[in-house]
Amino acid sequence: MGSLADYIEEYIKRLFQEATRDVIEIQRSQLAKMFGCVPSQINYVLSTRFTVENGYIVESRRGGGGYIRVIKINRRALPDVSAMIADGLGDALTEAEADRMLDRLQDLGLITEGERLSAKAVLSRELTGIPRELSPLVRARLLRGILTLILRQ
Amino acid sequence: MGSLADYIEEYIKRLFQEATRDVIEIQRSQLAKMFGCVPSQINYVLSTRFTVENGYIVESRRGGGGYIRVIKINRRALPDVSAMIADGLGDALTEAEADRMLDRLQDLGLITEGERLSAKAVLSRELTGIPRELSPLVRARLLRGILTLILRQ
DNA sequence: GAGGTGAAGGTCAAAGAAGGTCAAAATTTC
DNA sequence: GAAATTTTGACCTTCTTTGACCTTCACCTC
Repeated sequence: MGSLADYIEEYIKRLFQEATRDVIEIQRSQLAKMFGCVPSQINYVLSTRFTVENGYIVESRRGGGGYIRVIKINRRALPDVSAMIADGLGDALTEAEADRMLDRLQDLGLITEGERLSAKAVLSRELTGIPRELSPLVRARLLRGILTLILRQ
Repeated sequence: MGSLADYIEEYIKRLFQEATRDVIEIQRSQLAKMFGCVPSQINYVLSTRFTVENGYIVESRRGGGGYIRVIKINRRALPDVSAMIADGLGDALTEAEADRMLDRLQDLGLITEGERLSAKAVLSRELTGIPRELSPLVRARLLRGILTLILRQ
C-alpha cells in the first residue's frame, strides 16, 4: 500500500461512501490535476481497480461536459455455484461440451428447460458465419454471457 | 450531466412532461437567447438528442412566424422495433455503438437500467482477452444474444 | 403580382473540451 | 535480476460550442 494508484483508488472509494447512490462521477483531468499526475493514470486505476470482477462498471463520455461515471454493481445475488460454473467454463468449447454443460445445469435445477433451449437457440444463431477456428472461443464467451444473464436474478 | 446541450435537452423533455399531447413547439432564437447560446446550438441538440432513433420527429418552418415542432413517437408501436433492432444490429460493433444501443433501448423503456448494466458487464467481461481485431465481431454476437434473451419475455 | 424586406430557421466547418490508447520508462516485488 | 506493476507522454477519437453564411417565408409596397 502506498502507490499513487492506491491513493487514487482510495479516494474514489471514499467518494462512494459519501454518495447516496452507488454511482459517482469524476472528471479525469481534474482528478489528475488533484493528484498531480497525468490523466491516463486515472484510466490505469479504473481499469485495474474498478473492473467488473471487482463489482464496478465504468462509463464515460468525451467532449465538452465529459465525465467518467463509476457504478457499483450489486452482486449479492450471484450464487457461488453459478460463479463457479461461469468461471470454470473455460475459454473454448465444442458444441458437444456446451450441450453437456446446459444439460447438467438443467439437471441441477439451475436453469429451466425453456432457458436451456433458448440458450441453445442463441448459441446456434450467433455462431453462424463465424470462422470454424473461432467457434469454440466465441461459443464459450456467448455461453458464459448467457448463463450470467440467466443466473443473475 | 453537465454540458449546455444536456440542459437544453432536459428543458425540452420537461416541456413534454408539461404538455398534454406528445407535441411541443419552440422558437429557436428565443430558446437560444434563454440559454445564452447561438441558435445553431439548438439544432445541435435536436439533431443529436431528438432523433428518430430516440423516438422523436422534428419539423420546422422558416420565415416570419416560424417554429420548430418536436413530436414524440408513439410507444405502442415499439415491440417490433426491438426485434428489428436485434436483427439489424449488424456483424460488428464498437464499444461506443454497443453502449449507444443499450442506452437507446433503455430510453425506449425496452430494457431496464439493471438489464442495461448487466449487459454491459457481460460484454466487458467476455471481451477481455479477445484479440483486438475480433472484438467488434464477438461484441455484436454477444449483444445480439443478450438482447434476444432479455427481449424474449 | 413582382419585388423587396425582415424575421425566422438551416448548414457546415473550425475551434475547443473532454476522455482513450498504447507502449516505453521507471519502480517495486519476489 | 526477472517479472509484475505503476507511471508517463505522445498521439487519437469523440462530443460540444461557436460563427459565418445560406434559405425560406409572410408581408408590404408599387
